[in-house]
Amino acid sequence: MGATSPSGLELTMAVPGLSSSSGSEGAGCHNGNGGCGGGNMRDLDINQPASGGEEEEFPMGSVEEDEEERGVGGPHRPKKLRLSKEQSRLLEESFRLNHTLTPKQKEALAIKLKLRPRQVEVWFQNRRARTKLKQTEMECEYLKRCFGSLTEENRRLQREVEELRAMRVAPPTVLSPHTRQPLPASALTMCPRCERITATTGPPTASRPPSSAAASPLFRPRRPSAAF
DNA sequence: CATGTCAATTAGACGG
DNA sequence: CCGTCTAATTGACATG
Repeated sequence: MGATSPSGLELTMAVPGLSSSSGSEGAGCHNGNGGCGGGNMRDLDINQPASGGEEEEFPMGSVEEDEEERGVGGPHRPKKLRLSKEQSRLLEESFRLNHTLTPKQKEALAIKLKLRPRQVEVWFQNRRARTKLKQTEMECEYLKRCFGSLTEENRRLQREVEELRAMRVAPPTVLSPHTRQPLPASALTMCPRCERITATTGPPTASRPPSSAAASPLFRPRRPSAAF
């Protein structure tokens, strides 16, 4: 897939009313949490920013308390890293500026946050995924609304079609002003302006194309419908 | 081939 | 206990 920098990957579907606020909210906003991936986890002491140092206050006791020690037998899992509010804030901030990082930026950010570059990388990766998911959801909502209004319009047009069909099936009897006899339907036409049935003047043309319907203001130039 | 990104998935932390 | 959030892993693919 688009492995290349998705700098332009952001779905840019102009969803009216929906500003693709990249994240801003949710996401890591309120500190992250995180975890050691699957149980496999090769001894990567997460939490340990390269130099075993301690650092930010980790809200939860998740502070890297040397997992090693308690490794006593049990299937103990390494504690899951939980980013501090400050770490999350800085990550969000740089994400706003750029959704991808150059190796240099990654390194610098990692140092600044006292995290491993890999962790910064993973954070951005997950953040991009969250953003994309959110946009997809918004897009989905938008399309649902579109579907709804189109369905509504379709219903309306179907009704119009029915009405017009009814008019053609049983045209009103119009008497000839001269003979006082009912005129044949083929001699009638619909005035596109006032939408009234009027008698055609002149020689009755045998085959009259149903152009009158197409000319009716009721018909929007949507697409040529096969029917009528 | 090394590197980077992404999609899919796993699993810990946490709140209700 | 279950659902949600999200850190982290894995595998596939793209690119230079």
